[in-house]
Amino acid sequence: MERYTKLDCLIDLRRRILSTELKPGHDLDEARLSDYYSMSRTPLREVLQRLQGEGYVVMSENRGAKVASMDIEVLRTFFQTAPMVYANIARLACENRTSAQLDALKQAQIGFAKAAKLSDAAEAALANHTFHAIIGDMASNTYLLASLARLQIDHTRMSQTFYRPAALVETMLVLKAIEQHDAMIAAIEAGEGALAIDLTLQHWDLSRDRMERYVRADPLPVDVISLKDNSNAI
Amino acid sequence: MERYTKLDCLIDLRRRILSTELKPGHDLDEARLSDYYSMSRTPLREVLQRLQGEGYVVMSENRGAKVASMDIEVLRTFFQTAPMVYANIARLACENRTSAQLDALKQAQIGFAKAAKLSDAAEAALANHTFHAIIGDMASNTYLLASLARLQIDHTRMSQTFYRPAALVETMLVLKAIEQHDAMIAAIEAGEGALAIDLTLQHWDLSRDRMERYVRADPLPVDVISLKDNSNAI
DNA sequence: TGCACACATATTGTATACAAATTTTGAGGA
DNA sequence: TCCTCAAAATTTGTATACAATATGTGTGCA
Repeated sequence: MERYTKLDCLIDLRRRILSTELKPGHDLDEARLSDYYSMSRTPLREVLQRLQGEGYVVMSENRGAKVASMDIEVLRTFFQTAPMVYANIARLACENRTSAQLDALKQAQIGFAKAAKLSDAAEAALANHTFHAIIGDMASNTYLLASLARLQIDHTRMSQTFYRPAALVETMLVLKAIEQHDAMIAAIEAGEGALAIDLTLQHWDLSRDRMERYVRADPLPVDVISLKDNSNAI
Repeated sequence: MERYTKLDCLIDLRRRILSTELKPGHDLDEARLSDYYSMSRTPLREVLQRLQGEGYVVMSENRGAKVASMDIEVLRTFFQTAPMVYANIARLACENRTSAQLDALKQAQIGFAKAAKLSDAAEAALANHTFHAIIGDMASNTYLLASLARLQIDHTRMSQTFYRPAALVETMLVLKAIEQHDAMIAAIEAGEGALAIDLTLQHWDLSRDRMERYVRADPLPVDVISLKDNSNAI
């Protein structure tokens, strides 16, 4: 079996949480995880402490760690806060981006487009996460970055939860997202702050619509399931 | 010697960093600290990991932990970001505050006023920190709270650095700050968001002026140190 | 004197053993 | 059947020993 370093473990746990392979609220058993990553509990616990600091997990005294939950109350504040933070980050990114970061952003976009075309939902979500994290780095504002990082954790997990590969609209929306990413790259490269904000808010609206569309599913036709069919009920 | 629990240790280290007893960039030796808090290195390291997550310290591989620095680049983004975050937090606090939190806020204000009157700069700064942290809790927005917490760490440390007990203006400004706190409590209790934002921004301006006044000290009179006095020079 | 290199020292990282707390299990009684 | 309570099993928390890495020091050589 491959031997993980502590950093590998940290990165892999982040990935597993973001991809909802480890679901919100899931209990993280130290012994099991340290066995899985073939390291002792001491360094593993330190990784968990760090993930707690980053907002991926929550820990409680003598009760161990759980994957951070996504309850309704938190989701409300998510929709309240995300546009403001994303927009401000985008503006700052225009001012402070380096050419190395721009290259990284273009690479991330290529990865996102590739995963999207293969309909690899998990990979696409992670690539999208990376894309927006790079814009966060460009802003070089540690304070806002702390908010952004937490927003992104929940955003990425939500987009996974709300993904319906069968739906045709889904494909259209992803193509639209790719276009928006390209436009954002151009705006950031040109340093056009106002435009970047505008594109970011449009991008946010697309994402929000997709999530809303999922939650507000078309109601089932009421008359199909008639009371007569209850004959087999207990 | 008193025996600290892990939580005591966490809280005490936060306090020592905020009060700049542990200065920015100061090296945190594990052995020394674990000896100081009379616990083994294992739990102490976990405390440090957590403090890193909260933004109090930075850690690097095989090099241990240091108190988070406050370089010029970060300070720039501090002044850029603080008013926006503080204002939004204040508005949300008006919407979501509970009566228990209001009580806690009033208690914190009493503590702040008391410390200020005794000219206990460190205690006043910590009480002020608590006051604004409670407003942060009231907002009940985990995302913005992450930004606020980091802003506060640097804000509290700066206000300590920029404190001149001898200056008469300093006393006036502190009295003004106490008044503003009282007004903010009233606005939050009444749920008047617009007013709370306004007061918060005024409060911020006061704090910023105090810091600016320190940095832009009155220049020394140029003609006192004349070239003639250099006769003793090497 | 200045530099390179090896050795000694100090500090951080990890594994393991054990202590403390929590959760589960099951027997006994109402 | 349901509840209570105690013992067992599981899981988390801490101390210590040792390994790995980084830092400091001194010697030899040019």
